[in-house]
Amino acid sequence: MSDLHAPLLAWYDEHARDLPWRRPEASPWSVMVSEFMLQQTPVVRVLPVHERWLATWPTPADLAAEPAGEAVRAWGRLGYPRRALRLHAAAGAIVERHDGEVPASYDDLLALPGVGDYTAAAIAAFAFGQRQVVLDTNVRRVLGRAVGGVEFPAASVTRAERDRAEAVLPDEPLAATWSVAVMELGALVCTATSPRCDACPVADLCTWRAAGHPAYDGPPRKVQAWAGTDRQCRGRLLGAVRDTDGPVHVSRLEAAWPEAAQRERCLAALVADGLLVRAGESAYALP
DNA sequence: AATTCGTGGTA
DNA sequence: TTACCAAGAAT
Repeated sequence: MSDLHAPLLAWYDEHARDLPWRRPEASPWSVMVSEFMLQQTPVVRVLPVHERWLATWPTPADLAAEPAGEAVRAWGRLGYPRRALRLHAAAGAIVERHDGEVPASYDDLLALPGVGDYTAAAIAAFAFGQRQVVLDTNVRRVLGRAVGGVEFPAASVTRAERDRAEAVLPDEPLAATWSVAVMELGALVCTATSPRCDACPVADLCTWRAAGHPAYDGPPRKVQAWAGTDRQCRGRLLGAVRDTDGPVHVSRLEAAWPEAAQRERCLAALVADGLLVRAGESAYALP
């Protein structure tokens, strides 16, 4: 499958988006911040927040010196605000354990809060040029189609999938560029709902296309409910605090989510998560 | 292994 | 309008 390499790398060279964390001058910290923000959040929404974040906190030590609540506030509406908390905690761990420098080793990265297999591999590859198996949703879909011949990969990463990704990964120094190129192809061409095979540099080699684009036939993929869920409730409550300076009286939170039992349950959960703190008898604030 | 955790854009 | 999806991690 090394036939995939040349056309894909050539395509990436011509079509890659100019993203701040991909520029030569981008620091490992910039890459790390981008990877946290891009966990389940599209690039276009990350761009302005990432820019402001790096301008405010150019190094891990700058962020670690702040209260966690400042990170939650700056996170804005990117979603999943516990990522802001974890990024803040990771910055603290980097100061504590790595002298303020983002570590380059996969194992050291994996040990940081909020860093799982994907993010550890991505930082090691994109910030430090290492050969790592980077398996995100894009890579999984592209390789699942091009090599595996299926429209969508399994719910969780399989051993066969990891072996396949390892098998097609070129040696250094091309490996990291290859990985970001596969991701970019998944993001721009080999998309989930409307792949543009006519624009794909490896269409001729694609197993799924050769088989006539067979439809997904695995177990039904979960659709997240939203209306009325705790996630919606938590979002409303945290949003009310995040968009206000200083403590917020419970009357404001009652207006944000009238249903009492769910509101109190979610407030307690937000406090337990460290996203909110009680401020006196009848108010809440960012930590 | 299956759930939980935000938000907003698109078809 | 509803359904689906977007560079996942933690439990």
